Amino acid sequence: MMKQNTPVTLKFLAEKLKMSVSTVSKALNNYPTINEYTKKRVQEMAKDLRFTPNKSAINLKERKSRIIGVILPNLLDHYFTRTIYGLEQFATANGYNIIISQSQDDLEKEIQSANMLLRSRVDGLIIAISKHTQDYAHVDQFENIGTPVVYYARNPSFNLNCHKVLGNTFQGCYEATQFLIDRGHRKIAYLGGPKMISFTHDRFNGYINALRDNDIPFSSDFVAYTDFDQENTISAIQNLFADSENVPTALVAFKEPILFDAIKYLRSIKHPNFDKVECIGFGNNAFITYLDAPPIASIEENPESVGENAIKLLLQLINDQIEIQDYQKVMVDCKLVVH
Amino acid sequence: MMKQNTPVTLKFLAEKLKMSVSTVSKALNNYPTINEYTKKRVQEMAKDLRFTPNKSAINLKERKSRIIGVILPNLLDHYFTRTIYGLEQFATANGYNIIISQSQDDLEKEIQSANMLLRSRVDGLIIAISKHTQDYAHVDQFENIGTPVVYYARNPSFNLNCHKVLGNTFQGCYEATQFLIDRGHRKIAYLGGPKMISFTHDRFNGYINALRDNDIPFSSDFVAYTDFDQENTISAIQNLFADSENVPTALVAFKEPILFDAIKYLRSIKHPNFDKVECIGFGNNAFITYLDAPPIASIEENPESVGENAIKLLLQLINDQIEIQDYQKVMVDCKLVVH
DNA sequence: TTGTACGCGTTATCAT
DNA sequence: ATGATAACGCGTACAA
Repeated sequence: MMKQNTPVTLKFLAEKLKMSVSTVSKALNNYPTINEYTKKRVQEMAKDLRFTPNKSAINLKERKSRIIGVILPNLLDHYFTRTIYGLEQFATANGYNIIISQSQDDLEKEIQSANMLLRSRVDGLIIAISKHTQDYAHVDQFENIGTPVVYYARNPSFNLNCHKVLGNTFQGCYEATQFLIDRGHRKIAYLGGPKMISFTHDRFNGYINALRDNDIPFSSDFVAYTDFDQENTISAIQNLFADSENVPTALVAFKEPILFDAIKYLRSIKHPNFDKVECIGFGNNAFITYLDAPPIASIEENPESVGENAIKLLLQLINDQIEIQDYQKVMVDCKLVVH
Repeated sequence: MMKQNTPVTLKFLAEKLKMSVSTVSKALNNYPTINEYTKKRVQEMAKDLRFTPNKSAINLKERKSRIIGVILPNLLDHYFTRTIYGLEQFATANGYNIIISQSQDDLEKEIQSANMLLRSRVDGLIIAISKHTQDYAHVDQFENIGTPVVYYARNPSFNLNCHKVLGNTFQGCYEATQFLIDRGHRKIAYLGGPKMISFTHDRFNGYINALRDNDIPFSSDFVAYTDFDQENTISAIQNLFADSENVPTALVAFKEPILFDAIKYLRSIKHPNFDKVECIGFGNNAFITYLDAPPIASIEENPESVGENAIKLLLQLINDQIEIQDYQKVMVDCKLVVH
């Protein structure tokens, strides 16, 4: 194939057909005022020459882009890619494209991404903020020019006036704890994640509320925190199981990879009652079926649904079905999956 | 914040400053002919009013979009998301955005995605074709208007005249087989994937070439095929291990989830020499460390590198550093990771 | 039924 | 040193 030198535009078609540009435009858009025969001629020529309307031109004219910007920490975390899975399909089904930009949990990159998307005049922004985002000026820019923003997946602190779609991590942890209580456990440990992540505390609240609602005394000996580093997880677990007089019989963990590290460690040291310790973590990794000592259940966070709810809300805002000032908070429930 | 009624454009700035639009434009773009003082005034006003150039207008003028289109089967497959991880970063670093569109391995959706991206006048297309793509007309459209296309991750059959970036799955399988041979195995089984996927055969070729180069006789009893369905994997494994006189001592599998199913099954039936069977699969899943009976090694496919090579090649084509007709084939080597 | 004219926001060329 | 004008491709109000 040869590289086509003259792009096929309305003007080009008009010259070929010896008509005016506007007639061609109207014919292609099926204006009722255009003669049927003319329409046919135009449409055939357009098809033959493979005319494709230029979106940049239409965007400029209509002052919108039919593009949704998505900023998220990264695409290696399966949680985020699962949100995008649902989100992209819903967007496409509604005639929108999505531009994805990774912040790598770096505030500078997040700001740059936001600026690029602002130039692109995206019709809306969906953002999972970086760990270090405290100031929201780069996001507020969008709302300042009337572009709606939905925060999702990660909860922005100190920023109440915004639309949010979040996993109901409180409810998930509550149900997991309740499940363990129902199975007879009273010594249930909670292994939290990084303290700077709000989910760590939301989950703790779910845990502690379930205990309280069942009149089970809370002991701080049964609470420890870690990050995603294996060594820290191990020392956290060591603390939780330190007192041989008072050993937990069940464990709720912040995230499955952390839980797997914990389980692996407990097995490796041949913890005496290990086979009786029942564990639950957030994630529901498909891989669990291959484990010899699997958790008894998983907390499925439904990330696809989080993504879908985010774009649904955003499209409602774009279409003025919801007042932009009428700030929404959507919580997507978790589901306990017993293995 | 109030929704801004008048968008901040060059014209708007010009009126505020009582200058012409072209002066404002030049001032913002640091034209040498503009008075320093004027520049300062304009730039300050632009900053105050948060002027952001409209990309649609620039696109229209410059006849390019600085957007790369990416079409892939889906974002749940970790292989593809890992390609995007590398690709997006490289694109962003070079001033390009990416629009991702999932085909769900559905040809119709792939065509629709292609058409949308064509309207968007993406500067280039990177595509991992669907399983059912035999006809390439929807992709050829891009090259017809001079937009370069790079096929990646999946090999398009019957389409030699194209740019490709693929994992060197032959080499990966050859090395895995060689590794097992070096460990003394002579009865090595190959568990292939769906026969309609070309990688299944490329990997088989790697396997059989390694055997041949080591003068190990090939036996068709040691070759079986499956898809991603667990039951089919089990019956394939049953076939491979059917003859108790002639049981494989090692196994190379098409993909790790398949391999895990195979291992799980062999353990469940208490295959007599199971602990001596050494297995290798494609993937290098991070969770392998939690398995009790892990594969002895994994074939790491380096998907990030596949994505990065795809966009590198595409940018070279966009920048005319490579002739569009000078079709490239880039193979990204696999790496054997011993556990 | 068709054509003319204008504007979307920006940049580049040519005048002043 | 600054301004007027045209052009990118498209849609539409208005004129013919």
